[in-house]
Amino acid sequence: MKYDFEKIEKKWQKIWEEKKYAPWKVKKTSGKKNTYILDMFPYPSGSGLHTGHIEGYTATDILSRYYRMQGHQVLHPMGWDAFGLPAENYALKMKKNPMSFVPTNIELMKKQLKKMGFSYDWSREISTTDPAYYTWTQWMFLQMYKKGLVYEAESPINFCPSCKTGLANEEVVGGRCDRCGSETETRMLSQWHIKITQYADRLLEGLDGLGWPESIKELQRNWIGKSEGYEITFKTEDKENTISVFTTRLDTLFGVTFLVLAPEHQMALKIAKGDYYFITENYIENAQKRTAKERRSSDEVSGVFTGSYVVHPFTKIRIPVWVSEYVLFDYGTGAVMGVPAHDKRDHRFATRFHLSIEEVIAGKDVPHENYGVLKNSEEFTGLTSQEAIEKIGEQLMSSGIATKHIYYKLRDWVFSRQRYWGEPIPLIRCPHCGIVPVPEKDLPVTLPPVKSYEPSGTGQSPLAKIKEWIEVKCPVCDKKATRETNTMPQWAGSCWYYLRYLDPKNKKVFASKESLKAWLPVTMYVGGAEHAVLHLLYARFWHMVLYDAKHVPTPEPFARLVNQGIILGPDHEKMSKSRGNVVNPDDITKEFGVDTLRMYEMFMGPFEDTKPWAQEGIRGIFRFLIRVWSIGLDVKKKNVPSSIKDDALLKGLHATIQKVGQDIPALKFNTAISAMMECSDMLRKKCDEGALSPNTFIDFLKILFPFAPYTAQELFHMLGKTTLLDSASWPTVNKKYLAQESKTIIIQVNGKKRLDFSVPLDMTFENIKTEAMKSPKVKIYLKGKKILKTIFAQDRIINFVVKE
RNA sequence: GGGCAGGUGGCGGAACUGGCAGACGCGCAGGACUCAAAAUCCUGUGGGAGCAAUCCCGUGGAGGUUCGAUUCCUCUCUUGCCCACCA
Repeated sequence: MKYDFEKIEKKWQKIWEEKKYAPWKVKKTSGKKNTYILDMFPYPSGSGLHTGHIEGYTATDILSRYYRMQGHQVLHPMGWDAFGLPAENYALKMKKNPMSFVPTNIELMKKQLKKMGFSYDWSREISTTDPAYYTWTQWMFLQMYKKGLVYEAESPINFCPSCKTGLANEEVVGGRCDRCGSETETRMLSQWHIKITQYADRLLEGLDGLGWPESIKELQRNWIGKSEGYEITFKTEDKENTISVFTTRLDTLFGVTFLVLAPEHQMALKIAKGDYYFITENYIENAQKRTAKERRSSDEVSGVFTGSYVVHPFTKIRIPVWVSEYVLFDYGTGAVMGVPAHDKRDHRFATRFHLSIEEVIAGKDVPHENYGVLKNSEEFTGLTSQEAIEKIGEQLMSSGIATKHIYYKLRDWVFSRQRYWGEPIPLIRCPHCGIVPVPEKDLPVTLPPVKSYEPSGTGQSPLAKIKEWIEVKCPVCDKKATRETNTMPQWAGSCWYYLRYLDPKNKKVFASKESLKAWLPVTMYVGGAEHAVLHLLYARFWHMVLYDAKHVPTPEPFARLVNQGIILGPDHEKMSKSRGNVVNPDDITKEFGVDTLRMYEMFMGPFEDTKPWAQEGIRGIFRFLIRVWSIGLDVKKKNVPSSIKDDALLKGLHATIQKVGQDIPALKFNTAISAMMECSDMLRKKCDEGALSPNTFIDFLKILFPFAPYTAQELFHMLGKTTLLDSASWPTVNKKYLAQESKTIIIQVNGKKRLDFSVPLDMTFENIKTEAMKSPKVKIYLKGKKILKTIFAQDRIINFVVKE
């Protein structure tokens, strides 16, 4: 009988469907250990699943099936991240309305997921666009609002001219929109912000205890960018104005030879004098015309002198004040002290404008940014940088010139989007009462259906045009008021979806206390690393807010995180349509079947590594499955009684069971598969010898099952079993079969292998040594030489160290 | 410029805690089956020397520690990813 994977797939899909996916459903009380295995949910794009989805989802499916067989109660849900720019941009491109388009895509992708045999508990499916879901997104927003974590501010924000909306800092990558790649602009817009910065320290500290990849933790640390330092106030010569600067290098204070203000700094024009006023004004105007990107990428050093001086707090020397683009307005105080001897940027600036350079840190050939011992620093000379920071800080603070300060790179989360496809922000603007939150009983504020939802580009949401939706009575004074028309960013819904899975139908709360207690934190979270400072940071923040309000029982949402490696095209380049190197999973399943695709993606290399697709490599997995299939047919035909025990067979099989059982939780799927391949070779031979009984073979099917559920289940069925393998338990490793009767010792001479030496288990070192020295092969190398030393590594190696 | 992760056959990769480098797979070569091809199955396959037993070389490069290094240390070259005038 042929290995007709297509027929097998259809057969079991139908059976699983008929059984309403019951084996994968979580029961309320089970007495079992709870394990929550979570995928990053996809946005339903219309082009369906790609190889990257399948890689991550296969891994979690293997884990889920494995833990179920180990007797755990496994929660493994799936849903749809359907709001936001990706879905809306795609809909715009297709000239369709997302409201009708998204459900179609969901159906398409759901079908694909089911075809891939992923064992999701479909009874818990959610979509962020479902009003029953986003009512809670809005509710959570209101909790933040009531806690004072939400504020409206007009500030210079990143704006994507193509997506026609404001963006958060996290959504701008290298000066470009994370979604469409257009260069972003800076615009003054009034936007809702969420005070994520208030949680900066906790977001930082919480990382230490998480079982996450170090690289992701490091990315978040860098993104939060905590800097501890001092704010120093400099007085102008005429004592009329003050300028504050932030520095982490107070030890270089005596090396200050100039001050620099960002062009946006209010003090710039205030202190500019005489002819310098016009030069300064002109410079500032020009700078403000340039985009952030232009400023950043500019190689030339620019700046102007304001004509004013400040006074050094210790030396009382006059320090010129300049204005330059290289100083960022929105970090620190928007002004810096220039220490050209010990800061590269200051050095460049000083060189360009011939400002003096004073070295104050001794030692080191390259003076830039090095800590060391102070010189030319009056009474602080001779102190180390660390000591000096402390001492200078103390003195300046006691005279009120400096204060300790901590700055973060992290900015508050710009939360307004001037787009249609998102959760409406549940606030009302009342001319009498100001901003009024929508009462919780009135939630959800549903997104109205519209004909045209194109973004306007005016800084107004498309919702602003829908009069009947905007006009509303003020919940406080009952007078005419209007709805907030901006929508939430795409990240809002994904900040808490893992909570809704726990209790997806609950109408009273977003999830019951019992369910939260039972399942949090998420045991294992698998997804791409590209969300390091977006979703993964926002979700942690959101969770912390809920934790503080006692809505969730744990301070962190995801105990363990794993990033799947990116799958490159066959040409070792990132898959992209323009390169034409995209591998379509549908083509693979058509030719080789679902199980082959699943296993091949797991076999390509370590799960977390970036790895290229090799079209030809698939054959190896396909051959393996065909071999297993043909062994299964023979096993059935021969029907060897279980009483026949073959020692070598059982040894090999149990070693494999052990290996696969260790590799799965360690996510070493590639080596697990290679172990099964070796085992199948042995099974083939033993089957031909008439030593392989159905029951023994079934143990092999059980360990194959998480990887290749269709093939394993079908063979299980063919061997007369009527149950689903889902309810089988993982085969127990019989230690008896793992025990060795003899051990192989490697005999080396001067570290080079000269002999494999098989000896009884209980043979002592001295005896092995004596016997080994008798061996002719070893004798050759010892002949006429003096044994200086004999190294014995327990059960492994004997090494004779000899000399002529 | 900064951070992180890598560099092992023709290719993807394996190697526990410092202990047989190259498991497993692809590809390739030879063979079986076939009128033939594909598919499948069997055998071989790091490089070099040799009929052979066997020997020498070999984990980006140069040093070092060690009886022994892909693994640890120093320097160096290089690739990928992320961040980037963050004071």
